[in-house]
Amino acid sequence: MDSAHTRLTKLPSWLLTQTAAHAHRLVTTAFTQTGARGYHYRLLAALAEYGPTSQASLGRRCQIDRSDVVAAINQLAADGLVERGPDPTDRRRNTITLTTTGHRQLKRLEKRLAAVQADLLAPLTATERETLTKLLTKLLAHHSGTAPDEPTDARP
Amino acid sequence: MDSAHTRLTKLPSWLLTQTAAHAHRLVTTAFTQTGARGYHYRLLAALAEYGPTSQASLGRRCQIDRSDVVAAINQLAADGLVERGPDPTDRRRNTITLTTTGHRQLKRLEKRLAAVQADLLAPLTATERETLTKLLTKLLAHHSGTAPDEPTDARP
DNA sequence: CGGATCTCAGCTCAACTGACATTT
DNA sequence: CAAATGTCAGTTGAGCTGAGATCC
Repeated sequence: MDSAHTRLTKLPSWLLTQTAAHAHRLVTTAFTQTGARGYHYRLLAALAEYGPTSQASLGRRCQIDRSDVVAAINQLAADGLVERGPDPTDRRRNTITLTTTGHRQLKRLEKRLAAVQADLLAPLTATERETLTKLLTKLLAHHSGTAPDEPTDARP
Repeated sequence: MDSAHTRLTKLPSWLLTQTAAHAHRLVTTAFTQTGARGYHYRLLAALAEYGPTSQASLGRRCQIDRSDVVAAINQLAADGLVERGPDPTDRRRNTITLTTTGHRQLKRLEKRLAAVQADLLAPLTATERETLTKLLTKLLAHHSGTAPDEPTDARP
């Protein structure tokens, strides 16, 4: 009965959303054991990579809406993983800083994420994983190339 | 600043969910103009492909939870796109049938979907699209191979 | 003034959970 | 009895919208 799935299973959008749904399932189950969510990881990773940043800038880099950044940072701050401080150069902004416990938590999440990637890509060979990554990157670059990542934040 | 995205953009799970999010965006915007959603299309497509089916079976084939099938079929039936009838051979089941207007709606959605695929895969060559499809299919087959599509529905 | 930032309230969609009655 | 089916109620995560206040 494999020939049954003719319409749906040939649609790239279906394949993408279904595999993404599975990836999302794996990620969330791996994260909820640590009491975190996707947003949390993204923000922590961005903070570790770029250093203290404003919320709006974080939102742009992580593809998270400003309003959602507020809520996520609230939780992270409540858990002591980040700190919200004023930006001396611009009183509109908050400067979000990664704490040491936040950095530790990030390491934990990264470890779990690595396991998820291995699980997710299990059926693919090394070269297949590379081509998949390359193709997805190409797609993403094309479609997010329309909306640049950091338009107004390039150190004015 | 492209070298900035080192951590996130190399994670297959990130790439998958982000491209899927974009695909989902394209699909929903294309569908909402016709007053439909992803669930509706999936169900209509499955009905057109397999003929009259029970709700539980539809859910299994479309990867939609039984409870969500109820709500979606409610809407489709209210719009006259499908019909809910009793199954004479099993009084627990409803037999869902595609109406002619439902079939017409499906054709409309398929046309829009095709445009979305073209838009989504625009940056890829024909062979790249094939390999992407192949890789995603492989992934999906592996991970849904654990949970077969139609376990108890194979004409008992 | 326009534009950016932060915040709040509320919403959609997809997916999932738990419970229940009926029927096989 | 266990298992499947349909139904209902509720929750979650991710993403989005609109509004307001503050500040550059």
